[in-house]
Amino acid sequence: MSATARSSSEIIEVGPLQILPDEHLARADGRVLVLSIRELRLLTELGRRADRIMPREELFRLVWGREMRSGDRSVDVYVRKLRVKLEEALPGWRFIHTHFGFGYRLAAESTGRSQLDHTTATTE
Amino acid sequence: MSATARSSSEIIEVGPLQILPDEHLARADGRVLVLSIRELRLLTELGRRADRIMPREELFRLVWGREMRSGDRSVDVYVRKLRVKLEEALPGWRFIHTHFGFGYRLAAESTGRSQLDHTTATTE
DNA sequence: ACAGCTTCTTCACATCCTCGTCACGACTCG
DNA sequence: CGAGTCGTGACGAGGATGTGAAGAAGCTGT
Repeated sequence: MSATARSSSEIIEVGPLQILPDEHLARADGRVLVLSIRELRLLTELGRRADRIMPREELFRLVWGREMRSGDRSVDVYVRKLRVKLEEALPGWRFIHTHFGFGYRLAAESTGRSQLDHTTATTE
Repeated sequence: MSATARSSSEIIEVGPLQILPDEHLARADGRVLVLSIRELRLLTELGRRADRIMPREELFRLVWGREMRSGDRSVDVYVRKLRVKLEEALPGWRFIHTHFGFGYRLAAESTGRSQLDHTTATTE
């Protein structure tokens, strides 16, 4: 279980979130999440390094494939888009955490309330 | 959850507290502590010299990178900020100890109560 | 090529966070 | 008790991030 699991279809799990880069999709408690390419790539790169703080510059390099121009807010904007979709799909969870001055970190964190019964919905 | 062991990074452990300077974060019983740059740097320098009394002037030099002007209270203020966050994350523990007229010392010390789920035996 | 739709990028503005500093009260030690 | 030291809350400036919107660019089917 680790990076470079090309052939055997990489599966990244972060709490109730499942990312399948090779399938071009992600799942929330089994339900398919509708993400655009950029969104999925960003989520994937964050997921591959779950629990670690990723600098914007590195995320940009990984997702966009080129150097980030200083002042570019693309990463922030896409983090926003992902947050909206994740919140919508899994209310009561927080995934993308901001680390001021550095970047973002992906980690499943239950807000504790309003999410007492999200056990179902596996398979659709 | 993939650990993504990116060892070779410095890891400082002080009781239930874990400081990872290169990851830009610290953990309390595994949970991520949200610290600002200055806070983490100060905690790191204290951690690197755990159990030793650190004069304010030296801490300031290490963290701020310049000489401390006499009367500057920055170190005290940041010690305070760290104490608040540490107490919040690990109630029942005390980490930063004041040495009147000298400076501060980092050391994990259980206060003895409200620490019922910690596989105690924490020497004392 | 065209219309209709989605995605990408960039802006502008709003909001939040950090930092350094101050003021005042509590504390310590001689 | 007195002087110096430390704890603590608050504040403003500057910078970083959140957020909504608009136009550009790309995609699909006809």
